[in-house]
Amino acid sequence: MPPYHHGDLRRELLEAAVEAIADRGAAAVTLRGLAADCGVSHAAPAHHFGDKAGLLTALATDGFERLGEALAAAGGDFLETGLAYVRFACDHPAHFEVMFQPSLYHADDEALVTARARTSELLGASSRAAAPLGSSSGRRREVALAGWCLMHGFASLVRTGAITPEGDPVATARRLGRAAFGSR
Amino acid sequence: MPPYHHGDLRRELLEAAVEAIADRGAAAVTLRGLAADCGVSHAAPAHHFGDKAGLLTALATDGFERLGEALAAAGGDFLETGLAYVRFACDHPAHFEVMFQPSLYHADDEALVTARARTSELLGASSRAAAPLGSSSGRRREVALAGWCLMHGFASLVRTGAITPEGDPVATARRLGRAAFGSR
DNA sequence: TGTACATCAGTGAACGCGCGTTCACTGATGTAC
DNA sequence: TGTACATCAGTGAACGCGCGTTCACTGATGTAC
Repeated sequence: MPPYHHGDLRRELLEAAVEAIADRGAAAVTLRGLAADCGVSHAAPAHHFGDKAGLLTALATDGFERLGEALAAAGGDFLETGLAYVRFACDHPAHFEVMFQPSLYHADDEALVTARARTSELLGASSRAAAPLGSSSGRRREVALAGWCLMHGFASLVRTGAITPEGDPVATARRLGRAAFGSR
Repeated sequence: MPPYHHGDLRRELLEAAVEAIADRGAAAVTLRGLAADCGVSHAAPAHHFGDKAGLLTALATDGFERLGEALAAAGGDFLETGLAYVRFACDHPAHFEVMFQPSLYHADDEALVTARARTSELLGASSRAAAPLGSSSGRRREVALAGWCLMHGFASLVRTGAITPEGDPVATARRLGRAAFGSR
């Protein structure tokens, strides 16, 4: 005899989605499946998110917000920012997977656009310390972009199983960062 | 009045799949849709590929084989190998997308495993020229892996629309490679 | 303290759809003699 | 040159399934008076 009102169904649906995606990929998400996971009628999710893309929009927005916090906590250091990116991807594989498949969600959602823009800024800002002194702004942008690509590529390849690092992935990422950028 | 026998339906189904994936993503592939694209009954694809995963296995294998050829043509040069990787991803986005989603296909297929192993070897081999003289083999592996991650990340971020390079993506990738690895 | 009412959250039945897969079949092709 | 036969490629009808979405509804909660 579960109570008619659920408590925090919205949050619990998102958590169920995260678990399903981490286990079986974003394609495995169905509103009916999530409803069943939460012990609720299959029409309940639509009440909170409108439609399936709405649910994934909420999930992606949540991901960009958390990623922004993680990057900000790195304090603008170039390598640490990249490692925070990798750590986020490893700790939140479901968010990471959805965030970079904009066809799954409402990519023009206001909150999402705001959160995504913040992560871009933080990634760009971290390169100030990394490019050689007196570098042009174009050069700085290239360093920032290269760092992002390196860490994003590493996280993606680990996530899809193309790479299986021994031990802590973040430690491997640190070595890769040094191998590419030296001591910057 | 199309002829009963089709000519090369297998090849044409794969081409239809490539087009559909490039346009609307791997999730948009359906055997019935591809059959319709080829003007053939909806049960025909199963005759050639057994099932949907079989079709995508063939597509991924084809991709790894072509990628292997492209990498080999770079002649073992570190930067050129990476750029060949990016060029392949840009020219064959559908193959690229499927290749790195092993949940879509039969990942233990023999021909696929062989073709995939070859690309790994070629990526690893290109780092011999890139690591400083007298580097340990571990160090060389790190350089190879970092190069792969950088180019894979760049290709992925371009593909998903997170990055929109001005002009030729390969030219941008070259600048990123230099920004990270210097003149290696 | 009690009552009326508005609002919100979740229900459950129904809809139509597109899908992968199966299967007995038929048309076309090639080969042996 | 003709005939029988095996093989292969594609057909079309049928199956069962799970899905997203809609909609009138009901149970629960909170607020105004």
